[in-house]
Amino acid sequence: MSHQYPYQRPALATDIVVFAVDAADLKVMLIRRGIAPFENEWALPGGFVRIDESVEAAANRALKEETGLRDVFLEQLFTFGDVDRDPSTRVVSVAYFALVNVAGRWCAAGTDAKQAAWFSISDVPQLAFDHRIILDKSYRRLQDKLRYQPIGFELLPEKFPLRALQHVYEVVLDRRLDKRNFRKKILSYDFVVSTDEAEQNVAHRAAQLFRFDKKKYDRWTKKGLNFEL
Amino acid sequence: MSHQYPYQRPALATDIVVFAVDAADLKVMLIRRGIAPFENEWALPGGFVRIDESVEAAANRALKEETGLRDVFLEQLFTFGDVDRDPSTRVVSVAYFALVNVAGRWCAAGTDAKQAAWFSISDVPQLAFDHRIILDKSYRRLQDKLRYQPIGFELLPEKFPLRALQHVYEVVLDRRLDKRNFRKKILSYDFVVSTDEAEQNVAHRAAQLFRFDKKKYDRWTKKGLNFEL
DNA sequence: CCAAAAGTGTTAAAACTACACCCATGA
DNA sequence: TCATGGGTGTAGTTTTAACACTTTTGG
Repeated sequence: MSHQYPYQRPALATDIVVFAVDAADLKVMLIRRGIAPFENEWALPGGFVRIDESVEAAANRALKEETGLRDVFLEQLFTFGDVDRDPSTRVVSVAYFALVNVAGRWCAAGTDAKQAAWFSISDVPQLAFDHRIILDKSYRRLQDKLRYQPIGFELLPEKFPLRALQHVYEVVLDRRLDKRNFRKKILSYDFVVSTDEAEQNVAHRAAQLFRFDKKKYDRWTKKGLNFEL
Repeated sequence: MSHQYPYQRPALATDIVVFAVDAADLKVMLIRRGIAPFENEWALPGGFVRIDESVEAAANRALKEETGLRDVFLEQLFTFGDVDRDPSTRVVSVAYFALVNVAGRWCAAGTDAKQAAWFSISDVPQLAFDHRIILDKSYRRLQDKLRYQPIGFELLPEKFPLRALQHVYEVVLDRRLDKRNFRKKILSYDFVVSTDEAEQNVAHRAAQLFRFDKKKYDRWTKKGLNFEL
């Protein structure tokens, strides 16, 4: 890496795959592009990286500007660096995926996005650029990661019944899980702690609410232990 | 992502962490920098991304120019995008890790590298930029990945005795493994196939040579099965 | 009292761990 | 014949997978 840089530089952007789970299934947020190229087509939220901000900061900023979301779980996915990704100019894009709990949040349209909306993962329209590839890779990563890292909690409110957590696993992994085995496994981890609260306003027996204790989890991983399933 | 791009662009580079295993332990390749900043200090091989090449192509080119290595296993690790990584200018770097089988290969110095050399992972000198952080992350990733993807083979010649594979696992994971359990596990995967060849010129009973069958592995993963340990 | 989901144990099969000896080969 | 690593099996333990009923609550 020289401090001289005689070559023309690629543009650098971010794209963010925002996931959420609702009562039905796994959702992704898309925006309808307000400008060319691909004007009026659906795309992932994202934007260019400025010279004075980190790439991650750029992703957070784009997310806020285009969807109104902030302070969400954001993790780097992959950098897409092919030459012809963008028909108008050379753009390298650092993709992130975000996990939000959809209950209580919503999204607003912003600067160069006319519209933002949630789509079922199984019902995504045609996307601009190589965003379909980014989405697919992101989804696979989410599935893999869910199985060995405690990230399912990021798709839920702070306090949740175990059923909701199981629902997250079921819709992300796209298969049914056994209730008893699931509870046994999750409760064997002492970083999933029960609160003394219960669900409210349900038309059946109210479930106990649980919470993910990040501090306990961190201590636990330091012992070399691994979260799984 | 707009086709207009009124902002100043960060420079885009790649850095590559090249791993190899020899009889003793896990090695990383470093180059001594020929130019400022950090002239004469040790650093990861790498270089800038040109406007007309993909990021991955840039990594391969840098690798060849600086170390003489080509056609090696190369996988994207992470993109380092902090503002102050490089004291002289804003540089975002896409890091890769490479796995090579050191037997039979060597490396040459190149354009802006005065010198390239292997270092034991436990004996790495001070590094330029944030390369120590890149190296650490890369090493952790290698350890994780080795446990659930068949990449150990990339550190060996095409045909190898099982002992050599076990050695790869032991030096990368930094712990001893039981020989019988290891063989049992590995041979339970039908994509590790025995050739009818044996070691030559050894001062003891010659071991049978095995080979990783990528096609069989691909078929096998399509059934949803997972390689582990 | 009905509907809906909460909560709870056991058993069989599979996977994992720990462990030690004889064999083949070349020097 | 000796030194070196190749190659092999078993038993105890742990983990996983499959499976169904009773309890609580609100409507």
